[in-house]
Amino acid sequence: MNKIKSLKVASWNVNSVRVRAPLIEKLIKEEDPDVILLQETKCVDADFPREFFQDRSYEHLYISGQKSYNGVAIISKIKADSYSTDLKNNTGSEARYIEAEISGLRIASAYVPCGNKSDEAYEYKKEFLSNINTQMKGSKFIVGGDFNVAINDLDIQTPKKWEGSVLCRDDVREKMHDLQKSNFIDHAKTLEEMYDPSKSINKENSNTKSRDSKMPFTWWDYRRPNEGLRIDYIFTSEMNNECNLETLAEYRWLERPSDHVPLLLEIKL
DNA sequence: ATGGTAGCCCAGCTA
Repeated sequence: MNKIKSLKVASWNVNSVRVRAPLIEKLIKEEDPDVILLQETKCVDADFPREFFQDRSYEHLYISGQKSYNGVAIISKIKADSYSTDLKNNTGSEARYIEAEISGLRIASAYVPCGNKSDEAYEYKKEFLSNINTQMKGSKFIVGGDFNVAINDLDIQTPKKWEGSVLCRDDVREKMHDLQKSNFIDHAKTLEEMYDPSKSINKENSNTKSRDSKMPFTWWDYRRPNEGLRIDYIFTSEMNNECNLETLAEYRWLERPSDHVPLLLEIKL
């Protein structure tokens, strides 16, 4: 078993893995991640484009799909020792969570419910966020995904227009703060540094930075193209390794884009 | 104030 020095992990809500194949191809060619965490694959496991990934040296696929909605996957060059779709109280009818143990780390792909359908859906969202927090404790853990929460008003291009939205209410923000407080490396906090020059994002000693600090948003409603939000994140726990997190904003401008752009974490092991 | 798009697959739901 050869020891890996660093790991590149991409996380992307692709809004259909089959439609997004050409853009995933570009991500693989240009960034060559070791592990790709996908959300909203939107197909049953039998329809998952396994050959596409296996032909591009991603031999190990851990997928949890369903018809039409949701669907998460972990695409890896490295074989996992185990994998699981278990997350406490995740009722199973919705394919929103998968984790795998890879090179001694637990790595998860999460698609947190949006929670705008009903009060029950919103409660489920809060519970889901708490459950991720619980799941990460005590293990070296990397979780990437669509959290459907803009943690700070700075994460919203037009904050006034989103006031009261399920994406930025105080109680779900609290859940994200709980995540951030639970001994996690807080990749998210660098956004404040980006907006506040006095916090100097560009200093050499910053362990996180963005390739495109002017557009840190990760999602746009297809109908509201000038209202970006940052609702996708990668968090780690129980590890203080040197790392670099990027938002690949250029994927927004390609042919047939997802409504989300990819995140890329490079972490020294 | 409303509706605007995209993906699932062909009606209407989800985001």
